[in-house]
Amino acid sequence: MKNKEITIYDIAKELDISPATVSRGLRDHPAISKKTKKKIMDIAKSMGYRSNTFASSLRLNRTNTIGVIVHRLDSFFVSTVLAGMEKIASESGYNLIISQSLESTEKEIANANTMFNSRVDGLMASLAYDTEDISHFMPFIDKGIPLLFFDRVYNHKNCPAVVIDNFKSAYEITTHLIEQGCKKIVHVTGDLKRNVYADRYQGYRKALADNGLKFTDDLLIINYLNEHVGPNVDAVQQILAIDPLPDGAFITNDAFAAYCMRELKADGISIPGDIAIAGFNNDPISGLVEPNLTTINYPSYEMGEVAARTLINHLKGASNMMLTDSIVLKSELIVRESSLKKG
Amino acid sequence: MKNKEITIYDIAKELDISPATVSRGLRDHPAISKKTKKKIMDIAKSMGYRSNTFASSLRLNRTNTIGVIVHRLDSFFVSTVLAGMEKIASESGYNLIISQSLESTEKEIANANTMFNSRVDGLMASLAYDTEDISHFMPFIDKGIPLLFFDRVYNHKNCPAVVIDNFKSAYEITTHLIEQGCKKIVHVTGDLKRNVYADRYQGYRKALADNGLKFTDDLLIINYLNEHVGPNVDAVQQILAIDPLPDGAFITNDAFAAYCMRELKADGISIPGDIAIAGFNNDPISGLVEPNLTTINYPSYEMGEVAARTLINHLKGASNMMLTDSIVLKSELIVRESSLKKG
DNA sequence: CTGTTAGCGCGTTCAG
DNA sequence: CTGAACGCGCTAACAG
Repeated sequence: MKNKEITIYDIAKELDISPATVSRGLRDHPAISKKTKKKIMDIAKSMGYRSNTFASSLRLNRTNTIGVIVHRLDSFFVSTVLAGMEKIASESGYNLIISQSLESTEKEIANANTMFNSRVDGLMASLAYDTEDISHFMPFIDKGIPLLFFDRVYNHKNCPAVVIDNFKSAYEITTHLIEQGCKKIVHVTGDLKRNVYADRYQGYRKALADNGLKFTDDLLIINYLNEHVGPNVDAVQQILAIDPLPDGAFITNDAFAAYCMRELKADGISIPGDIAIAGFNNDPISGLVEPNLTTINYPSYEMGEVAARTLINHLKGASNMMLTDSIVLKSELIVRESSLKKG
Repeated sequence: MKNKEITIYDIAKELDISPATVSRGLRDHPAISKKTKKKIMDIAKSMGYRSNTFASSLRLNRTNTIGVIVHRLDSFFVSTVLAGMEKIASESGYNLIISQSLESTEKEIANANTMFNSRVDGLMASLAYDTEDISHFMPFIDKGIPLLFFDRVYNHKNCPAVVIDNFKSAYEITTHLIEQGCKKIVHVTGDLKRNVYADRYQGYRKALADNGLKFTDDLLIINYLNEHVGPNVDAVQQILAIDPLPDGAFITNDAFAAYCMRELKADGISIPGDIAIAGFNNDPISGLVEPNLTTINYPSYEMGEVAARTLINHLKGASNMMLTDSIVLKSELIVRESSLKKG
């Protein structure tokens, strides 16, 4: 029933050649004649041989596996990034081990340890909501295992980062709201410990300043940006509590912006008439809610591809070629009805 | 820089005991004294020891890794299932290797082969759009590697399946539309080769029949249910071509239903006045579009948990305990405005 | 172009 | 309770 596994020894015996030759033949080593290779391949297939990954890993000290740690799997943004990563990885013969931190630093630590013990060849990570200390990633850096951050990154001299220009995008979208006539714009965003939120906040502030708009503390609302995650205070209530009511809102996540918009509308507030709304990400939901959401197109699939490609190039190249600069992908403003106060 | 890896030999030497004892101590073997165990654990930690997974795998012929093949990562349903799986797997000390078929049978075959060669301990799969032949999964069955299908399943005597009652759910939601006064209901769904779509279609047909409504071929629209996948004919145009126009639509995917609804509305059709719409899955989008979508709550996270738990129980238990029955999770109708023709 | 040899790190006999 | 010895399957020297 459970047939014994075929090994290169079995093939060698069958063909009356040495296991080493079989090994080389299977891996398409140049120093093996076409004929022998063909023979080996054929018999391997007919005997149902499959290479033994761990034996190979043990020997080579390499797993052909890349770890990915994300904050959560069930987010449009994340799953799109993963789709891009998976594509590149599988094209290059790498497996992806994926785990989620569920926005908990504690779980992120556990995940990093698991990845480390699984001896992944490289790791790509996007940080949890409020991770501050990244010492759980140090074993990778210390051992020279390539570590790359994407989206929610941490600046470390040994780690490349793949990002977008969050500052610029936020500046643009806020400026757009101002151009539409908004004088008082509330900003709903995530923990400012994360670069993405910090940078967007700065961009927002700069746009206000450049246009002579005053910022007050009640205009900054920090939230998990997900109705179902973490100890959320209701952002919508916070918005409604602002007096006088803002006439614009920049909410750094489309899904959450859509949620807020629904609640505001339910409260009799007209969008964009009373409050113009802008989101972030270009989640499909932004084109389905009414009014359609003005947002920033975040090239998530491309980010996955670029991150994976960068890491894999590094894995295949010389180990001192590690590119440690940030790679900044292009994001752009998409204007839709939710922010159009004028025609 | 790249410190040499610590092995059990190093620990053994340090403590002047045998590697075998270290091995046992590390694995909490009963035949090792408390004291020695403690000593081993302590020194292992202080030396920065990490167990070598492949050496262990090679020896034990086991990887502690579970493969997952899904149709695509960037779907709310799939990512939620994965979130559930990841939770259970990581709790039980298993890693997840995840790959996507992108609805292509060809890629599904490649993925299955990769999983097989990676020697996953078990595999969970949801089939691609139109996979018919599952011979690429046979190596798993032949070798006795547990294989479990979920959602889009294939009935095979050796494979448990985790599903919902698609027939019943479709029957219920169609009946609901009929109760709202619909006399002509169009059904937009996926390839009928997949159980989920076939069963829903049957449920829909049965509901029509039980209520004396006539079915005609133009009421069945087969689609990839995703604007961006595959060679889609525009489902909305197909709906609009039906003469006279239907007064109800059962679209087996919320995201796609939302898309259709937007297009229909853009065409001046009132929802639910002209056409009542029902979706499927209880995707968050169903509660954000207007009108909110009537749908079926699909316990996706739970499905992930149950699937993973079932597989892992099997992996840990006796190999002949393989449960081969289907596990049917509870799904239920959620009525919202998009289908409410009456008050 | 091919064969010989050795060892990657671990767990598991079988002896004590 | 502990140790000695072997081998899981593969690949990289080194030899021819």
